[in-house]
Amino acid sequence: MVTAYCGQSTVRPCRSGQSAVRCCAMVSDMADASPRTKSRKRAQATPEQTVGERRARELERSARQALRELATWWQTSARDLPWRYGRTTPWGVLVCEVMSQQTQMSRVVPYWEAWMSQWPDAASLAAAEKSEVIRAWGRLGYPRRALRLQECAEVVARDYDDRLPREYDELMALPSVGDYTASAVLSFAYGERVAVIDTNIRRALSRAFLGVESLGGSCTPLERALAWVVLPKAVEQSVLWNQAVMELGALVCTAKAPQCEQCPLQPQCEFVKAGMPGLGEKRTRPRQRFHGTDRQVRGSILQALRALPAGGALTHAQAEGLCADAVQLDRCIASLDDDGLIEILPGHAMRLPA
DNA sequence: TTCCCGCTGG
DNA sequence: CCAGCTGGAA
Repeated sequence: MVTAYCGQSTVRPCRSGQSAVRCCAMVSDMADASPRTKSRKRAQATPEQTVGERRARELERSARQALRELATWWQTSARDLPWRYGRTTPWGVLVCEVMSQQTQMSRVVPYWEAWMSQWPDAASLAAAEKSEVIRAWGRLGYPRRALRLQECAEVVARDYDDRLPREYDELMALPSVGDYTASAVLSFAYGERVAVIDTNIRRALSRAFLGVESLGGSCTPLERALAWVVLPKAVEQSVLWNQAVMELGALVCTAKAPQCEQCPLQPQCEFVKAGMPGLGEKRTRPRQRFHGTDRQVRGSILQALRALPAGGALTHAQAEGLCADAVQLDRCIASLDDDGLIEILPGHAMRLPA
């Protein structure tokens, strides 16, 4: 059975023994020092400089108050998700974070449990049949994530002896791992003191401490600095903080209709004090419809393929029944092939890759 | 219908 | 920087 060696059970001090500012700066320096395919925002200034020294002290003080409220709220209101409370491995945390990218936790839970019992570690996933991996991804959405996760497993198994690395840069270099996922693994699996930044956290922190909506688009330097300034100095508190703020953003401090009556931070919330200016303000990303899009057509093709017995193929004629627009259908078949999600057989039939 | 909101590649 | 990628719940 899996032993509890992640999450708060392995909380330990920052290895560098540096202050918050230095930790943050170190991460940036290291990221800048090595050549990388994934770009990362360069932190020119310390978080304190970015928000201003005086402002930083004020924020730290209200963050300490917020931490007390959040800790209580976490105990009574947090969801009992199966990867929490040290019940899985670092690899299990990585898998759940990748599954959670753009996908609600509630939908992830059953897939994660089935996935982890089938492939409990990176090595077993690396050895799995591609078609099985795509099949197990089921209807989670964005199936390219399944292939990237398997590529990630191959790297971890081959280059890291089946042990997920603990360095930010090494994590960032893995397929399907970006800033959010790397930080989430460091905080939730390894108990490091790292500011985890996703849109839930950006929204909650921006509202509670700055009193403004976090507008869409990439994370601003101010938002990043804010996240580091309010992050509790003690490691184990920082892990709780990341989890609780994220949970708060998901359950209470939602985008359009925040449940302020249930919010532990309401008494001190700057956004509430300001009268919630521009609540639910425009996301920079324009809405992308789903119905009738290539994504929907790709989804139905894969759904049909998953329903087939192992090794089964879908004829082009059968695929035509899934999409009235022949041009769109062929475009989607080609893109699925490009992505490595299907194989084209002689005669234009298709199947899940071997 | 509206909302969800990270990684990748260009 | 920005467009593209799913599918289900509210």
